[in-house]
Amino acid sequence: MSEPAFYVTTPIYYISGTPHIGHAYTTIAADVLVRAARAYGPARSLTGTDEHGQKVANAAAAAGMTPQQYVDSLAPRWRELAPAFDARFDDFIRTTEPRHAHTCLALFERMRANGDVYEGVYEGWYCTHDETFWPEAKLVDGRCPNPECRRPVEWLSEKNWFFRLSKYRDRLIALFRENPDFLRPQARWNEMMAVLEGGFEDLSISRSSFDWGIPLPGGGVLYVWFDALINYVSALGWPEDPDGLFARYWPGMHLIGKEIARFHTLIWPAMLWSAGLDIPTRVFAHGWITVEGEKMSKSLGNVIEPFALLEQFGADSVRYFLLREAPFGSDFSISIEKLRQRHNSDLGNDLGNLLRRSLAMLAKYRDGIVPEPYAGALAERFADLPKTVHEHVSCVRFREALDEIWTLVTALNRAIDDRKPWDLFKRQRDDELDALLYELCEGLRWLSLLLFPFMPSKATAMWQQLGLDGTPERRWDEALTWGGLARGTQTTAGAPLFPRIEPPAA
RNA sequence: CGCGGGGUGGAGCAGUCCGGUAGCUCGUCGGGCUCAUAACCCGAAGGUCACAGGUUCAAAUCCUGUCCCCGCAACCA
Repeated sequence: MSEPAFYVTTPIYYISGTPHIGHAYTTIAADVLVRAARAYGPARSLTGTDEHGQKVANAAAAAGMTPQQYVDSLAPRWRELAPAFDARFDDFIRTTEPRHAHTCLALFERMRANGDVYEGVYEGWYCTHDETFWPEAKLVDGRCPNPECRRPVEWLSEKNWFFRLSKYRDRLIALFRENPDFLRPQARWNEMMAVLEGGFEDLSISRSSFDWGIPLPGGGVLYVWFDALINYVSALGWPEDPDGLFARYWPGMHLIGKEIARFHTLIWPAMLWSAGLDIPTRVFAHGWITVEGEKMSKSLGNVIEPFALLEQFGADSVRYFLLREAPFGSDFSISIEKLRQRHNSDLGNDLGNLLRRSLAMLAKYRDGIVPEPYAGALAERFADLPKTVHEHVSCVRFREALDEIWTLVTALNRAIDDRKPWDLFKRQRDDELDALLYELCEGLRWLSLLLFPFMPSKATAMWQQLGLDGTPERRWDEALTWGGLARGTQTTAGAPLFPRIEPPAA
C-alpha cells in the first residue's frame, strides 16, 4: 500500500542569527517525518535560510561587507546544521537565489492580476534605531517603548504595495472550522481563531526605505516575510515546474515554531488562495525548548549551542532526547543532566545493552549464527507495531511512537529474564534456546528498522552488528514481516552502542 | 478587566477536548538473575490531581471565582 507523495519543510532560518538547539529541534523533527514517510512511499524535505531584510543589510554594513558577501559568509554554518544532526534534506534554499526571486515575482504578479495587490500608503511611528513601526498605543511618553531605547520616534509614511488580506478572513475562519487539523496543536488553533475573530487588516508587502530584498517592478522591495513564505514553493520550481516537483509534492506540510503560526496559517494560505494555488495540507507549530524553565535567550546567557551538545552526546542521543522527552507541541526544558539520564537509561541500559547481551549469548551458544526462524507469542504480540508507530509519526506524535517502540525493547529484555537462556543452554534444551535467540535477533532487526527514522546512525550500527547488508532504510511493509532475518546470518557483536556517560565529578 | 501557556506522588511529565478504578520515566526501598554497558527482570512505598464553590449517581477532566508561576522589546525554532 503506497501513500501519496509527502513533502515537509522547516522554516527558513534567519541567517544573521546563530544556530541554537531550537533550530536543531525543528530540523530533526522534519527529518524524522520524512524518513518515516519514506518507509511507505516517496517523500521530500526542504530547509534553508531567510536572507533579506534591513537587519541583514545593517549587519553587513557594520561588518564592512555588501549584503551578498555577508550572507554568503554566513550560509555555510546553516548548511552544516542538518548534516551535523544526521538530518538529510533533499533541498536547501536560500532566499537570495535567482530561482526564489523568480517565483516571488511570479506569485506577486499573479496576485496583482487577481486584484488582491494594490498601492497604498504605509505609515506610522517609526523608531530609526530599532527599525520598527510602533502602534500609537504602545508608545511611552511619545517615545520608543523598548526600555533599552526610549528614543524619540518619527512619523514615517511610504508608498507601498498592500495585499488584500482582509478579503480572506471568512474563508480562513471556514478553513479553521472545517479542518481543525489544519493547525495543530489545539492551543495554536485557538490562538489563531482569536486573531481571526478580532481585527484583520490588509498587509503591507513591500518596503521602499531600503533595498536589500527582492526588487519589484516600479521600485521598492518585497517585505521579508512575504518573500520568506514563498520559499516553500519556489524550491519546487513553481510556476514553470521544470522537474515536475511542484506537481508531485505540493501541497505539503509545514513544521514551524509556535511564534510564527500567524504567518503560516493566516497570511500564507491567503497568499496561495489569491494566486490560485493549493494551501498546505497542515501546519504543525511545536513548542519551545526552555532551559530550567526559562526561555533561551542571548541576554540570559543560557543558550544551548547545538554543536557543543553533539560533541558530548552524539547526534542520535540528542535526536532521541528531543523527541522522547515531551509531547511534540508543548514547551519542555532541556538540561545536560536530563540528556545524560536518557542516554544512559533508555539508550544505554535498555536498548544498547539488549543488543549486546543478545549478541553475546548468540556468540557464546551458537557461534553468532542466527538459528531457524521462529514465530511465537512475541511475533504475534508485535505484529501491529509497525502500523502503530507509523500512525503516531504521521500524526506528529514522536513521543508516543517511541513509547510504542520501547514496549518491544522491554518485552525482549523481559523474555531473556523469564526464559533464562543460560539455563536452557546448560540443560541442553536446544529448541527452546534457538527459538529464543531467534526472537531476540529478529526483534532487534525490527527495532533497527523502526528506529531508523529517529536514530539513523545507531540503527544502522545495530543493523550491521546483526550481520545485515546496507542500512535499515527499507520499506516497512516489506521488511517488517516476522521471520525476515535469515537462518545462518553471521552476527558480530560490536562496541557498545551507547557507551555510558558518567556525571561530571563533583 | 490585554493575550496565551501552566500548577498532578521526591524530580520531570502524560491524562483534561469525548466526565466513570490516577498513569509514565527517573529516583528511593525490598527481592530475583548472572547473558550484558554495576546493565536486566519482579515487587513495594509515595498523590485530598493549586485553592474555593457549583453541575452530576460520578469531576484531575465540565461551569464560576481566587491565588501562584512562565512567555508576549530584541536575537529567535
